[in-house]
Amino acid sequence: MVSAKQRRHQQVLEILQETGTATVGEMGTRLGVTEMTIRRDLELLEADGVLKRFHGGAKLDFGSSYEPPFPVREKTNAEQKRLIGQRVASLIDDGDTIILDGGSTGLAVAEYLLDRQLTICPLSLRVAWAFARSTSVKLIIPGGSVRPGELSLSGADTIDYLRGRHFDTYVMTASGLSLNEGFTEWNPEDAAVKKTAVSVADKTITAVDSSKFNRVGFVKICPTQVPAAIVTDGGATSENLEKLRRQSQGVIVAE
Amino acid sequence: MVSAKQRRHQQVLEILQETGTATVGEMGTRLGVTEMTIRRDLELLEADGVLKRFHGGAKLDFGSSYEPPFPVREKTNAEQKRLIGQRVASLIDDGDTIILDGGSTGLAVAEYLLDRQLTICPLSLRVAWAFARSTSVKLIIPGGSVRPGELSLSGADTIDYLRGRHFDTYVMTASGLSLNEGFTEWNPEDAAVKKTAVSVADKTITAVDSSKFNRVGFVKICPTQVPAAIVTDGGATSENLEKLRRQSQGVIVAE
DNA sequence: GTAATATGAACAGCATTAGTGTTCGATTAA
DNA sequence: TTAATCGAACACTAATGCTGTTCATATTAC
Repeated sequence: MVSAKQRRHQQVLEILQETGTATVGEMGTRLGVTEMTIRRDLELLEADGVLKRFHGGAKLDFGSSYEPPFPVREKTNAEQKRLIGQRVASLIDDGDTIILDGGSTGLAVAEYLLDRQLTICPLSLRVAWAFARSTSVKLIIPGGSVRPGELSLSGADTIDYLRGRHFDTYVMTASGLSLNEGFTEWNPEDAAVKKTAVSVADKTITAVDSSKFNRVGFVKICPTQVPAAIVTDGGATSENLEKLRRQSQGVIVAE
Repeated sequence: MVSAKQRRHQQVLEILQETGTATVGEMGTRLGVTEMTIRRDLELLEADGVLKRFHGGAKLDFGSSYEPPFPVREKTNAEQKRLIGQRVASLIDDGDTIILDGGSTGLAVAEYLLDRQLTICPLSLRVAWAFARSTSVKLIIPGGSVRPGELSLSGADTIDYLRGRHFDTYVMTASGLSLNEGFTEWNPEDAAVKKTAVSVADKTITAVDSSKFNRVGFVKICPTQVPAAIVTDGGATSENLEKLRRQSQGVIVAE
């Protein structure tokens, strides 16, 4: 069950996503609570690193990156990501050795792999932690630096680690999916790791929710033809899906 | 503040540590609560993997290892470990590069390093996760397998990772500290990593609460002379402390 | 510098949750 | 079978969490 507070927090983020900024009074009126309540919400959300307050209101905090911070992404399209995670998990065979990407979508996949018999190499500390309580998954961690906020593992150590091994499947996520540019990522370090992961895995399965469609990040990871399967949700236009099908090995809509 | 429930859980564990097993009625009487309350406690503690219930009572669950599982150790000597953690943190200079051991004592040290300006290489996923929310610590993870339950990082990958680097300080913990055998560890894999860590750090600081005194694990890590400092709590006998002082570089009693 | 506005600490009231005890039918061990 | 133990369900109480109000302080706009 979600508390009224959690729901309100999400609504605050939605309001901020409309226009980028909003005043305390405006949010209070729209959500039917006093300004003091909004201030307390903003205080918590700011501590989460999700937004920045200013005198009179708040604005979303993209920081130095080009996409919203993890807590925002996790709250966005949560249900679609859950469905995608479930579907991706169904494509994985017991006993396999898996590289699993970070990000909110990767975490959604992880939830459905907890009780499976697998060897998993997560590319994010957050995903690694999700498997900590699993007794059936054998967890191996690649060395590397942990990127603040995102908690992804990257750098030369991570790449070296992957290069020295071979995996059955790489479950990839991405910042953007465009018909022309393929899969792209904002963070260059993460992109370098992803490229390596593609090259050391037998097959790549890509999990992207529909909000990623027609978005292009800073660094290319791979073209749409590379993944053995692209799993997405029903939010994409049928035109986009049709075109994507023609230039990829297979598109699966999770629902 | 500790809730009455937490305190009672600890007392339940203490009772079990006396004799190994106890009946529900016995525990209820000694702690001044009804049997139903004890049953509910046991249910939770069993879910934590701390004990095993049987009809009429419960017994401590050491599983296949030679020391109690993490949740038990974390609840044992908690206050002493906190003090030790604080004291160890005071020995570390800003800007340093640190290897930080896992275990409940390592976690206690971590709590006091969260806001420091450091580069930290944790040897356990649990400790790594503790630093995830820190903005001031630069976190680097050694590759390796995660040992279930303990969540320590070990194996050839971890050792290779450490060998390729150099650190200012290694904050070491251990299963046992004996005057004759030095520092010892039950788990051979962890011990191998610890030995490597000692060799790649300028200096080693050892954090062991007094319950470790005169206990000998399966594998030797290093003699008492090696660490630049041994930090412990006031629970050790003055005789032990005196002897230890004579055969080590320095003993610090945290209080 | 002043007025208007925004902020947050402190308190109070309310709602919700957590913790414990009691009862009683179901389950287990001897 | 019998006696003991177990746990689901309910009730009561304490504790905690959440929201609104007030008011002194801080900030911004003029």
